[in-house]
Amino acid sequence: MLLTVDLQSSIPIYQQIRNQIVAQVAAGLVRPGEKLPTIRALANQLQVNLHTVNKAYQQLAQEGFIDLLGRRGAIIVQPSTKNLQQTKKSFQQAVTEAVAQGVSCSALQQLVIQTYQQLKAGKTV
Amino acid sequence: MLLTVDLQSSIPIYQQIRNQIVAQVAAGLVRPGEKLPTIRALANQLQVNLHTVNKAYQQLAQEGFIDLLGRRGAIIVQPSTKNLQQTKKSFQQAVTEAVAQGVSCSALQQLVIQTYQQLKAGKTV
Amino acid sequence: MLLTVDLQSSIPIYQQIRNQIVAQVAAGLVRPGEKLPTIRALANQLQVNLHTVNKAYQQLAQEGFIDLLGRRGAIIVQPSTKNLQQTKKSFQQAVTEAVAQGVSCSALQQLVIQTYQQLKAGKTV
Amino acid sequence: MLLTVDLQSSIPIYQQIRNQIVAQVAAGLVRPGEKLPTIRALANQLQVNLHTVNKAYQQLAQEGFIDLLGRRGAIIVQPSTKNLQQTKKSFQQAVTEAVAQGVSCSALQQLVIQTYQQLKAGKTV
DNA sequence: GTGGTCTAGACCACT
DNA sequence: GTGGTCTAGACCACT
Repeated sequence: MLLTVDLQSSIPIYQQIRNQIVAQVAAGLVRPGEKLPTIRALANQLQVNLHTVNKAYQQLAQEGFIDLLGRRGAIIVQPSTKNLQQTKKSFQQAVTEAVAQGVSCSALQQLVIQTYQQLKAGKTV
Repeated sequence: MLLTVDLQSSIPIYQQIRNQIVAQVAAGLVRPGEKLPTIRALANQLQVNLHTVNKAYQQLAQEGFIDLLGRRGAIIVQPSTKNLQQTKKSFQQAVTEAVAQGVSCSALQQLVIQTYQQLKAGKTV
Repeated sequence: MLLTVDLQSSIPIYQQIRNQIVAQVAAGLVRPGEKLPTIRALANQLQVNLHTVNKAYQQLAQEGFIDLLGRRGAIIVQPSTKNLQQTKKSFQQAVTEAVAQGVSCSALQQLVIQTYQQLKAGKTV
Repeated sequence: MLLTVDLQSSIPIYQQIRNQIVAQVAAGLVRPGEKLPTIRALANQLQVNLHTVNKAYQQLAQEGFIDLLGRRGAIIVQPSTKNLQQTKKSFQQAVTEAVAQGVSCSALQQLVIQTYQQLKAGKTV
């Protein structure tokens, strides 16, 4: 798993890690059933604190993206119907926010396509 | 301004108020430059506490949606480029989350169109 | 008086106007006793709403930078001891904020000099 | 953490608390990664309402000074580049305000040094 | 015990 | 009458 963290960003590091793992799933680079690196391994690889990675994993688990297996690591889970509906609601909310800022329908469509293609090309956004 | 709050929802009331005002802007029911109801008026209308409405207004102001004019009320502001870029980033993040949950590109496109039309028809989502 | 407004900025326009007038005073381009353009003239020049300029002038007056002469315009006032002390407090607070963010003493010194020289060269910052 | 509030001051109590915590960070009395007292503990210590302290913490979090960990308290965060640039802009604005009030460049320099030393000596300003 | 949320009631300065 | 601020007291979910 290839992740990078930007220590200069205003986005908290644990959030960056969480977002990039989600992006990797979106890109299909990791699939349901596959294992994530152990907290210790990822912390070591990224040169960040154990707690930082732990916080990212805890959030992903709470969101239903992964299952924590205790000492044996964590695995990506199959998306559940319940999570999917929650995700759709969030997506609709994001559409609403954008429209409120004056973004047009076609601009959103383009943004969807562009983002989708970048993800599938392995570029996390 | 026609808002409703669901006291049973797990979404905090102040957040519901905030979301619905954004949706009203997205629907074009209120436009930049127009005044929002006073905190007390809206609190009275929705039968919630003044502080709950105040919290929603404070958040909207901090997000750049409205301009608090002190005792003279609050007005919807013109979207700024900076906010717009932030909004696009958030939207791309929402696309990523959805794709990670297995939603297809065409499903997202449909969801964009459907949500957009509902908004323009005055249905807050 | 040469002012410019950035409609794309996330800083409210009235705030930009207010800041630039302060910067003009700092640069010595306008001096105590001198008249500011009328609200109507400035609004026309900048192609913004009367109320926007009015808000900037109201704030400047309330801060003690200018005296509103009603229909006869506004003039820059001599700095008062009371305002000066308030300004020093604000400046010390700004130093504190910067130091809290890890900015060194010498970096602040340099920033003072650099900003001062830019102002005196007529470059508003 | 040693804070004091002045109930007679025109500065809101929550703002005083916020400012003093920033000053403590500036003085190096609390460092990134360290925990802040719980809201209830600080409210009790200062003999103010829990909501007043909460408002200060919320503002600090929004400004990027602290990270709210939910029920596990709040910790001081590492300054980010983005926040730093914002802070520098604010500092330059403070220089401009002072120069507009007639403060000389050397007076500002002195004020920087003096404030810096007071902070490092543990005197919040 | 904790933070998050909500209500109820109060006082102030400003218009 | 208004927003800003503050207090007091309450319930909830989470640990």
